[in-house]
Amino acid sequence: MLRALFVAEKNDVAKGISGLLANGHFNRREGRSKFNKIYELQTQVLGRNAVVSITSVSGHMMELAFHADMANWQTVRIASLFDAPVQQKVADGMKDIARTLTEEAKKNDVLVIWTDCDREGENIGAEIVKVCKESNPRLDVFRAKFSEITASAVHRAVRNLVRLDNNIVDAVDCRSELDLRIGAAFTRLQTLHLRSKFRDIFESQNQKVISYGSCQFPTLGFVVDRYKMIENFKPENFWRLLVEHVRNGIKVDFLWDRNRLFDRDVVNVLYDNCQEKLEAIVEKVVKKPKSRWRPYAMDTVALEKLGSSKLKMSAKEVMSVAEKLYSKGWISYPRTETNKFPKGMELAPLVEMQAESNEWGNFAKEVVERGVNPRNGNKSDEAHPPIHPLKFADRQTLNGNEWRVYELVVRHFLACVSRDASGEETVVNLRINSERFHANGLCVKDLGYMHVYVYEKWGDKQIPTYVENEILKEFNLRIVDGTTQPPDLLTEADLIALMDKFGIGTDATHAEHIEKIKERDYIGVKGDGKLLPSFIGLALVDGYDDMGFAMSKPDLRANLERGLKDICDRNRNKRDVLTEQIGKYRTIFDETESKVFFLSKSLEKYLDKRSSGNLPDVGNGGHGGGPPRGPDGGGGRGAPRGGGADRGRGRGGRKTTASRRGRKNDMAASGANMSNYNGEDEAETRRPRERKNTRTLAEDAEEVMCACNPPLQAVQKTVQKEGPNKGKRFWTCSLPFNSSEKCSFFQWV
DNA sequence: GCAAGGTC
Repeated sequence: MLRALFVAEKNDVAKGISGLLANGHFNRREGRSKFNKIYELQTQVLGRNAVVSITSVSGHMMELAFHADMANWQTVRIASLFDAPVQQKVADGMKDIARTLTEEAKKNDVLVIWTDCDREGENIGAEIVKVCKESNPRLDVFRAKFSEITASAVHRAVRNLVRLDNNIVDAVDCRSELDLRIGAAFTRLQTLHLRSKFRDIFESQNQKVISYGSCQFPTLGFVVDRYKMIENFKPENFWRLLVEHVRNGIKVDFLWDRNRLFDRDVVNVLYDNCQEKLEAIVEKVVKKPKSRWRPYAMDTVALEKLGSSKLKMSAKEVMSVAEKLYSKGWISYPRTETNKFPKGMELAPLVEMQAESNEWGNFAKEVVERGVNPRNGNKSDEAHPPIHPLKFADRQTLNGNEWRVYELVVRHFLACVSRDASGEETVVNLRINSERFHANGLCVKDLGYMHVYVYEKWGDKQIPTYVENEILKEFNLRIVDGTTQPPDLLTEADLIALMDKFGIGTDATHAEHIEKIKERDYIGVKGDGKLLPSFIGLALVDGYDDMGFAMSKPDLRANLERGLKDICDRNRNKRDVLTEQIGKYRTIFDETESKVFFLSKSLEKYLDKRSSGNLPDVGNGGHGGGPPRGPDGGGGRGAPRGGGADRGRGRGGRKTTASRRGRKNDMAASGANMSNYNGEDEAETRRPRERKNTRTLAEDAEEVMCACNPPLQAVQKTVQKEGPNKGKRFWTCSLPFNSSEKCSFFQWV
């Protein structure tokens, strides 16, 4: 009989595949590690009957390190960390696992790697091979490829064994070597330089290490960039037309289809146009179904974001509680990138299990009656299903944060498999002369998933009945003013979304990187959960920026990722990418070393600012300080600061196209690095992009004109109305435009 | 005393 050793990435998977391959009949015995058992069974391997031992590691078993002679920070030339030899060795806590492998390998002819089918999994597989081959060089090594732990997937995998992909292994080796060399070199340089210049500060802060990491810095960079965006925000005034109408005792605000304009004169002219004909025609009344979609099945990023925004826990806390719930069997594996349930998965029993709850039991019963209907996303890590409850619990069984996280997982799961919320929206379109307005009403018909998903709200918005073509005479038309507001500071949920989007870290490490830069005092958390950079964080980012190195931007990591992908795709080899990347960082390092005073100068600048009270104090417990404000003193945030009463017709100074354009260019230059990841890209930001505020009308027009078919024509008109502008000529559009083509084209001749 | 990646 063939003797085969199967090794999985974690005990959970070893146990899972054992059960599936043995139909539940397997022996279990202890290994050297308490957490990693050995399961034994008989099955077919490589077309032969085989006795199989199935065991596991716990993630990476080995770590990369410099030799001991590099340990002295004072005597070792830092730059030599770029070419000093490194060695891979079994990590301290993993010795017993390695020993199990050594012992088991001797007894077997074949080794099959069952680690997760992702990049790190392939590399962990190579570590397992190294340890096993050391004790049994004759081992024939195979790789099982599986997309989920189900009977069909596991049986298919065992019938179709392949070999390890050494390119993927190389890519991960390349990544870890670069992370170590770069991290160690820049950490020593920063730490030694800043500590020598500011001994008092770092001693008083008990701040021993000022670390650099390829994930730490971009994470810090996001926080700093948002902070600076707020600090440098130049509020701009805008104006809009508003029509108020009262019917059946309900006041309806008809909003302007143009939304808002940044030129008071234009608004005045358009206001005048409306005043010429003080009647409003109801052009269209449309009722249409509107729904709110239930959430996607929950992956790790969703859990972290929800835990942070709805439960007000840090991502790190959420994950550690979720891991506890997982290890006690309450919920499924919490580190998953999968947001869709596998096709064959039996969800109904999981829903039924919740029927005994006195909080959501009735909802669960209803779901079972109507049919389980999960809303699936399109991401899959091909190893773990979305996060879902495994056992029923109530407030007696769990408490504190464990209960809160469990409740979130259950409510999210039930919401996901139930039904969308549905309602009916009414849109009333109004026209006064050439200007168009609209008002919306909403009638919620069925709250659907929101019955159980208490984290979201959706409510009726009453609107009285309007009839198409009716004419309104009694209404109030006015000009409302407002000021653009800076965006908010990042929340932890925002930060995780950015990291996810730009590929900084993995779903399993986002929370750790954030925690690390908190621990290093690069950022702090305000009372309301918003993240603020500390003076050290600001100084580090600025210091490198001043030298001209984008160390805190996500691009560097993205560039490395491209190299790694090339290795996986066999377009380049490991040596090639390693040489290139080391060379690149070595150049930056040499220059940083010669200009390292930029760092201390930058820190000095922020120390001055802090002592003059111009900088919020964060870190080291002191999370004081309000949010930064724009120079003109941004008042309340959120909704635009709106003027209540009708405004006088005071003429704002006219801004020429040239001056607007100049300002825009300044903005583009200083904010170039932000353009990719701020503003409207994030669903929760309601504010306009910076660009919008500074666009010239001509630019708006250009865009609109090109987009319209037939293209709009610019025509000249003359201001007819009494006033300072009477007789002045302006350019406007020749054709009416509908609401989807928001033309703001207006320009003085 | 340095990183990031696994996982318990």
